[in-house]
Amino acid sequence: MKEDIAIFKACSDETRLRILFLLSRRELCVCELVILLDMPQGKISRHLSVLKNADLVCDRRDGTWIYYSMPKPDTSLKRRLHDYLKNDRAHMPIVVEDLKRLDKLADQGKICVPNPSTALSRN
Amino acid sequence: MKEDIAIFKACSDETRLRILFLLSRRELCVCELVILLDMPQGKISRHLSVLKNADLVCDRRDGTWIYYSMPKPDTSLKRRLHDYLKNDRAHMPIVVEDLKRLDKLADQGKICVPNPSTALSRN
DNA sequence: TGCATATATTCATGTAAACGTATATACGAA
DNA sequence: TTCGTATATACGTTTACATGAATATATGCA
Repeated sequence: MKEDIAIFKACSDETRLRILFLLSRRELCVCELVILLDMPQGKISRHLSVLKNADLVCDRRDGTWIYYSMPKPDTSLKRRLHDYLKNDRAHMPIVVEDLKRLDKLADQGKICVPNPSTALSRN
Repeated sequence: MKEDIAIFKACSDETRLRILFLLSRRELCVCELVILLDMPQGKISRHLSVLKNADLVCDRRDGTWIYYSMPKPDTSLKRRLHDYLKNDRAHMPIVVEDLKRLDKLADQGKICVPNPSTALSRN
C-alpha cells in the first residue's frame, strides 16, 4: 500500500512524469535530462531522487556520469505503469516534443559519451 | 497530461486509494464510506470531491443520499487504474479488511437503504 | 412551515512538497 | 595535489495539501 502510494505520488508531478516518459525510451544520464528538459541540474537531481526512492528508477555510475534507467517492473502496479508510459507517450504533445529532442540529441552524438574510453579509442 | 497528473495525484493519498478500492467493488453512498473507513464525514466528502474533479468517480442523488461509483474508464490510464484496483485489492491487507467490512455491512442490510420507499413497502 | 438527516463547504492550522540558490561531494585528468 | 566537470544535497522560502471543527446546503417528512 505505502509503496503504491509512493509510486502514485512520484508520478503526480509533471517534471517527474516527463522524466519517466523519457526513461521509458532509454537510459539517460543527468546532464542529458538537464538539456532535454531545460531545467536546473539541482532540480532534476532532486526529482530523480524522488523517483529512486519510489523504486521506479535505478542508477549506475560510469565515470563522472550517472545513468538512470527503469528496471524491469517487479510489481503489478509498476508493470501497468510501464505499459502506460510505453503506449501513451505518442499521444501527449509535451512528451512527443521531449522525445523528438531526444532523437536530435542522439543524432548529434554529442553530450556525455556513454563509454568515454571506447569512444576515444574509435577516433 | 494535466488530466493524467490529476489522476496520479488523486491516487496518491491513502484514504482516497481505499475509497477507490471500495468503489471498484460497488457503488457506495457517503454515509457507508464514513462507516467503512471510520472517518469524519467532512473528510470523506472532501476526498470524494478530489476524486470527482480528477474524473475518477461520478455521483447520483437518490433522495437524501448521494451515491458514488466508478464509471467505465474512457482513457488508457483510467483503464489501467481500474485493472489495478480490481486485481490488486486481494493482496493489500488494509483493503482486504475494508472489503470484509463492506460484506458485513451488506449482510446486515442496515444503513442507508438504496430505495427507501420500496424498502418500506416490503415491510 | 419546522425539524432531522445526509452531504458539501468554509476556515484556520499544521505539514509536506517544490523551488532557486548556493554549496558539497565524487570522479577524471593533468 | 589541483582543477574542471557531473551530480547530490542543504538552506530558506513559498506554495500546495490534509485535517478537525464548525457551518452551510439540500432533501424528506410531519
